[in-house]
Amino acid sequence: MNSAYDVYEDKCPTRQMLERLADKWTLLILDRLESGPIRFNRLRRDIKGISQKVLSQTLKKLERDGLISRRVFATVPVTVEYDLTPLGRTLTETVRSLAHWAEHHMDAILASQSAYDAAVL
Amino acid sequence: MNSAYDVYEDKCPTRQMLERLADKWTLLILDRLESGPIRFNRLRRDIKGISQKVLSQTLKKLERDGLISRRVFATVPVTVEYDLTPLGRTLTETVRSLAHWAEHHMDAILASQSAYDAAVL
DNA sequence: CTCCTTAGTATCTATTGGAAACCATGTAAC
DNA sequence: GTTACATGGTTTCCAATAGATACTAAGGAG
Repeated sequence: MNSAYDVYEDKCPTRQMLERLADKWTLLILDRLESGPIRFNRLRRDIKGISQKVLSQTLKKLERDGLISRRVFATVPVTVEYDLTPLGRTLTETVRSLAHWAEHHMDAILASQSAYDAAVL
Repeated sequence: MNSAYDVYEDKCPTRQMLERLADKWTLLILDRLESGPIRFNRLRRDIKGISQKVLSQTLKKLERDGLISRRVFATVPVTVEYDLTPLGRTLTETVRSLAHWAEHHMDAILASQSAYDAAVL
């Protein structure tokens, strides 16, 4: 294994990559892509609250990093399909558990927040 | 399981929580805490590039969410120790794999980026 | 002719992230 | 005694980013 890479180092390229992954939209997109190829607007509707600009930017970066693929179909109107690459698939388990961890522990988190806020008063 | 929570929903509290987790500093902090309690400045030195302000803010939020604990020792100068809570420990496996995924796939990512950039020209 | 769809881009503003300076306290060195 | 450094922060400021909104082009439906 290449020990030249270390996420704790400031200028290591892995830092940039971690920054890309450590993004709520990136995680939701990768999680949503797990079940197969999806079109742009379908993604936009499924991931409630994401803007077109941010979705477009995020997809472009993920494509550049080789995590997702982009296929254009000459339909009318044009259709664009996004899918996970094999490299992207190596992340699905991790992404899934991170993206859904909150759903399973939200009650405990909310309780902790209430207790913390009460103590601060 | 509480099906009222859904990270794909815009106003679901899990979204806020995902946003907290999906942060490079949060991930690095949680990963660093895995091996036991650590003081503030030790964290700051280990996680290269983090500012005091951001470290302080992030730790405070994680404490409020119940993922880490904060203990103050009346030494001179004062010592503050941060540690994972049992709730925080439920995340360690996931955090570790996400934080270190880049280290194991960086070569493939860099190759993909080069190919992408060459194609755009 | 108008509205809807597709997948984006362009523009503008509000929020945030990060760099640096500052704070109080006490100990050790000069 | 006073300068320097350690602790764990907070405050201030500016640049970069995130998000909301409007716009593009090309065609189908009503």
